[in-house]
This record gives sequence, structure tokens and C-alpha cells, in this order.
Amino acid sequence: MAQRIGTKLFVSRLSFYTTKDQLKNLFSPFGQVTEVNLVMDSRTGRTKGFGFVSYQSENEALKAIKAMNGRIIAGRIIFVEPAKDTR
DNA sequence: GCTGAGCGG
Repeated sequence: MAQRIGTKLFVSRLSFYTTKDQLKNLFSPFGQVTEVNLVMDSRTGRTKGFGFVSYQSENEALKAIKAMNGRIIAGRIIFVEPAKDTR
């Protein structure tokens, strides 16, 4: 299977006030985002601090990773890496 | 009103 990226991106270490809309406009210019999902907590109704971003192609997803990995968002460092294809 | 490793529904 070798190294497979996948179109799903795992975005973590976000600020607790960052929303899905923020991620969308931050990851949109790097490629066509087909899906943006911010994981919410059922107890507080706020973000867990991580989410998922999907692109049309793996090359766009990989480009977004290199472009946004370890970048400053909302004054915090965010980690971007391919999500597990455990789906 | 806060916190801070991880892979959601």
C-alpha cells in the first residue's frame, strides 16, 4: 500500500474559539475543499480543538498540509496531517 | 470567560 495520503486532513491544536468557517477560508485557497468538519463536544457544545478537512485530490491535501502545518492560526500553532483512513 | 493530547458522526 506504500505511503498513501488520502483526501482527509486531520487538523488539530486549534484554538477553542476557531470555527469551521475559519478553517474553510484558511484551507480553501490551497485547493477545493469538499468537506470541512470541526469536532464539537456534546458536553460544552464547543470545539474539541481539532477537526477534519477533505479535498478533491490528495495532492491538494498534501499541499495544504505543507502550507498550514505548524502555522499560526488565531495566535496558536496548528498541526495538519493526513487523517487515518480507518473509515 | 478556563484547558491543550489527539483522529469525528
